[in-house]
Amino acid sequence: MPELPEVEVIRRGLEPLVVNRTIQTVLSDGKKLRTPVPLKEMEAVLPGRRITAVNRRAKYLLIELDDNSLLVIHLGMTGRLGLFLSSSEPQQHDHVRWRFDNDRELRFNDVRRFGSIHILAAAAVSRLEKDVIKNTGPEPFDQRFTGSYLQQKAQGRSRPVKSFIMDNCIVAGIGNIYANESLFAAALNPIRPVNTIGRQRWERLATEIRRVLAWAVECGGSTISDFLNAGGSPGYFQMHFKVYGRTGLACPVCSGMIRTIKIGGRSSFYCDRCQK
DNA sequence: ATGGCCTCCTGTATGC
DNA sequence: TGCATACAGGAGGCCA
Repeated sequence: MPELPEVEVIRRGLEPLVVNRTIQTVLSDGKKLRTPVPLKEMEAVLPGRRITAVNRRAKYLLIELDDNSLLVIHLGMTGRLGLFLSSSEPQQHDHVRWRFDNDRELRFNDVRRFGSIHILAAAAVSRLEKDVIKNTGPEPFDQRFTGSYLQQKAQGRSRPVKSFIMDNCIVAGIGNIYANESLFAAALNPIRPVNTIGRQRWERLATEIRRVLAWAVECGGSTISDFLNAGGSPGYFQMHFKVYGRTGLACPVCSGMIRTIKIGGRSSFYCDRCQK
């Protein structure tokens, strides 16, 4: 589900709800996520700890505690986080709950269980980028993310530009929706081999990626079937999709027909008149 | 080393 | 109606 904009929207919503709350207990339904839930480790680290900040790196949420330990949450395809009264009935697929000192609890709900949860004790936080978020490229809003950076990373490679920008080693946080929308905005055909793209085009792509992502955050993310922010509200960026999911419909620029192909097993939508 | 394919899991839509 | 198949926001592992 969530790509960078959705994770950022959740981060912003969660922050005022959980900062300065103290975690009392951790509960799990015992189901494993993408990786086993580190319940024992969380029980050793979290009780009595106060949350000091909620940050984001790539599509990971970083919940920081007052002893510098770190709770890391990835939402996979269908993960959701929300704050509920502790006395309310957990819902189906509520896999992990963190109970706070104010009769509320944060719940991680994930139908497909492609999400993951990691805990780093204070002494192990330096291992975040090594053990949890491995090989991850710059954030799209980082100064290092430029056209010349992309061009340099593309040197000697022939893969399609769409799989290139969805590769988190190259740039963090871009998934299938925003890859499609950014490539449309930059007028680049998703199958175009990266070694055929010139400097100007890379600059334009970097600019459009930032513009599309920032706009999506402003819209509260994209809700296709089940994305909700931390307060339970949907996003509205899907109203602004120009190509994603619009197979057979008219291109909003030239009125040509939007086509679909599979690239790396993922549906890819584009206008072959506008995108070269 | 690079890039493509498969897999994890559940739910929903579509077609016969 | 029932059943089979395809597909869905991610990403790591495996193979050629």
